[in-house]
Amino acid sequence: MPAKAIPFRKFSKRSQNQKVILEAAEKVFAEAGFAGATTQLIADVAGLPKANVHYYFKTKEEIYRRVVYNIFDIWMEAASAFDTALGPKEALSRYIDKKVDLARSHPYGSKVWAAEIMHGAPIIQDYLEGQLLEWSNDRGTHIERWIAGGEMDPIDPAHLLYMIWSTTQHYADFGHQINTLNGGKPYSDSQWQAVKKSIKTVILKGVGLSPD
Amino acid sequence: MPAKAIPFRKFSKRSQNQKVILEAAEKVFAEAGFAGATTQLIADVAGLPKANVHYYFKTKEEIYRRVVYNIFDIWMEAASAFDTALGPKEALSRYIDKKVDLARSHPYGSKVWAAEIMHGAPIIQDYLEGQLLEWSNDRGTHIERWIAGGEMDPIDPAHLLYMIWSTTQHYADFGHQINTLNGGKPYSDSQWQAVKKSIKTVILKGVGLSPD
DNA sequence: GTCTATACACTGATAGAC
DNA sequence: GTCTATCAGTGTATAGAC
Repeated sequence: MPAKAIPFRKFSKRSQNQKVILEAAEKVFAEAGFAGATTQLIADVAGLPKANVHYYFKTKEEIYRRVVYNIFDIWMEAASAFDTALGPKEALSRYIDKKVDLARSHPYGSKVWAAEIMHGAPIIQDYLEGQLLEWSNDRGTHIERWIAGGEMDPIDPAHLLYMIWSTTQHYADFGHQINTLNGGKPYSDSQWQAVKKSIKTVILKGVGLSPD
Repeated sequence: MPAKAIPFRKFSKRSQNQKVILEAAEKVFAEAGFAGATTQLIADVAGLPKANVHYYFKTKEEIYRRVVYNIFDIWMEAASAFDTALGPKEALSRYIDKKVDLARSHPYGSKVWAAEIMHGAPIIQDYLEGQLLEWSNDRGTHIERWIAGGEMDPIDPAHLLYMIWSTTQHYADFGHQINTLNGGKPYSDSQWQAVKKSIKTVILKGVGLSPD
């Protein structure tokens, strides 16, 4: 019998502090970039002394790595909303809705992802060549099947996917520009609804699927 | 009569070196971000000693400022390709073509712009609230007129513009991801043509304009 | 586990010889 | 106008008291 009970609570002090640090880091990396993000600022936003950040994570790169992986996981989970069994209209529709929801709920993660890709994917390259490529090929095959079956207009599946990714993520990555052109105010609930509707209307009709 | 002729050649040594530095800086800022871009690296890419970079530009921020302004000018010039006198189909068509051309010819500038916006537009905020807002409102008014005249489907003009900006710029900003999914190879001429065609087909048809 | 103090490396910018 | 040497400031990471 061990002299001391092993802590196995779901919310141990350790995991709780790590979570706080990772959330702070996501925000700081998004707003300042990897090089511009100082561990001091991450610590300040997390409400901890700088040394504690280094106690939970060996290096700044390790924090960054975790943040990027987290976002990739969330996105791949959303990608499963692209359920080909539902047919083109419903599958694309739900996927777009899900992507807009994520742009709204995870704007920092979206920006970190965008910066990671823009800098040549130094951390996430393996995943691009693995999981993402596999997923894209799979969905592409289904789209081509729908096209061959006359269910939708012919289009290169890759460009359709890029169109969905770009239009939805734009509302996160360029949120500052959008807010500025919106009179300096962030989007309201109804405006976010309008985003979904606009994107779905144009893309679905654009590939020959009646939107409603 | 002056004792010394004032150099007025179009390609003075000064302006030539400045141009080399700005081009190097655009690339370095795009790939490493503002904080990650070192003056040493900019100098190396430009093929000059670091001290010379500081001779031509007082600070790193001044170089960055110039790079961002340059890109903004290029984009606003492209924005004039959105010629409302041509009617909706031709105006949107030419604007999309122009934006894709720029994504291909200025991938670094596009990335610097994206990062600038993602970080809250610390340098370019005034231009967003000025020229860009004015241009967007002007084009938005024309789009609404076309909609009222039954020339195209109803859509919030802002979302249509964001759709064009996002889909086209995506091929620059996320070029690395796109190349990875393209077997690691950059797009060929014909693939870039296909990009234009795909975007125009979906968006034009999506707003009720027959593409060809 | 927490936090202060500090070591060590790097970067922006400049001085000053040529 | 060019370039070497250098300084001042900042940032990551750690040592060590509590």
